[in-house]
Amino acid sequence: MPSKKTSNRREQIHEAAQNKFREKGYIATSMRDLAQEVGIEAASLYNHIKSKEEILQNICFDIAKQFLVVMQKVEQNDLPPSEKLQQAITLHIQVISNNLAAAAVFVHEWRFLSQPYLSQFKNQRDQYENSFRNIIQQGIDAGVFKTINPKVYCLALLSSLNGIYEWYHPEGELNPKELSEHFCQFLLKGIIVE
Amino acid sequence: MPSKKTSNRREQIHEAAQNKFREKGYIATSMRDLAQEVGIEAASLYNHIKSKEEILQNICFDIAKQFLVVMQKVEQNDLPPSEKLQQAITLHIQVISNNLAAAAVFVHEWRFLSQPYLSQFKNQRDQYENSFRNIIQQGIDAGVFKTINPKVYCLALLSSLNGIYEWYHPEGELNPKELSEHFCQFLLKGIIVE
DNA sequence: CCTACCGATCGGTAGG
DNA sequence: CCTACCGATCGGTAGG
Repeated sequence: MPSKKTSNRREQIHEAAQNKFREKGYIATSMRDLAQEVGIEAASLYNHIKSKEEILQNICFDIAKQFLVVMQKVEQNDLPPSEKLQQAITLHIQVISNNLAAAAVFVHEWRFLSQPYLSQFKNQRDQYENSFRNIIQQGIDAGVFKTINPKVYCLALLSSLNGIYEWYHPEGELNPKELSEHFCQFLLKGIIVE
Repeated sequence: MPSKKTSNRREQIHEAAQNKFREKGYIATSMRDLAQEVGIEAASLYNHIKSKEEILQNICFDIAKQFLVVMQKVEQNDLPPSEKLQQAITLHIQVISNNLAAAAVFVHEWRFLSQPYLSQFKNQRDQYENSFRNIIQQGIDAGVFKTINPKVYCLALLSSLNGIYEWYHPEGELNPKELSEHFCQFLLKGIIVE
């Protein structure tokens, strides 16, 4: 399989990029950094990728896609709003836990995308955010959530979820499922009408 | 007052830096960017500052200081834990609201500090975080907070508070005080024992 | 996949 | 505060 080795190199480069972009940031990471990590010369990277930004695009849109896919599942299930929200929180944490480095890049480095990718990315992010907000609004309308400000709640919730990559170590004492339960306890129980 | 003009230039440079570092990030902002913003040549910046990093240091440690000062006030007041926490949240939001650009730099760009400033910064951050965690622990011990995981709660709370600079516009419909009340509603009421 | 190399840009200095 | 300039490093290309 002659394409297999090239394919592995591409993956190697992307994995190195995820880690380095997370550590040092996209701009501060040089192609020479990535080359060294992979064990080839910087010029040779260009046999596997088109440009530095292409790597960033792949990382950001891969994670964005994962979030949108799990949200679609949540929306399709015909559950009450509180369980929908719980599921959305749990799956969001799952995506982050499965892709800690990439999630860090997704949260931190997307702003270095050039157009039209930048706008595309923002659209996908807004779409995801809106899905969250709709669940909140449904809960408020149905009288099962307190009459909170859905926009502020949503942004606070997503900030706290997206901050997870900064301190969470899945190999530590809490697995992703347990972490989700903590977050639901803080952020969900408090808004449910008794 | 001959030093006044120099002093103003320094402030101008710092203000330009706060905005540019927030917009483009510390690494991607060049000294030529800052010079253009201030209306002088890049080389002339060095009559007012020692280095690019010195500017970053000033911004990061200024905000860190503000957080530590307000936390000291909270700790000195002899209030029950729930009111202490409410006050800490409110004052944290106040500091961010009063320094939106600098707060963004504080949250995002501190990692580009070199040693020994990096360690110093982390220490101050940990100290502040510990103060928050102590308030939570006091509340749990006193039986007024539910038996949550204080570490996870604290990190979730701080992430959501520090995320505020990303979307909050103080000139919008919510003033900082109202914003604080929303955050207390989501993040404080849910953990108080009824 | 490498060597050799490009133009552009960086933070910062010398000297006035 | 400016002009002139430095060495270092950047993303990327040519050619094999």
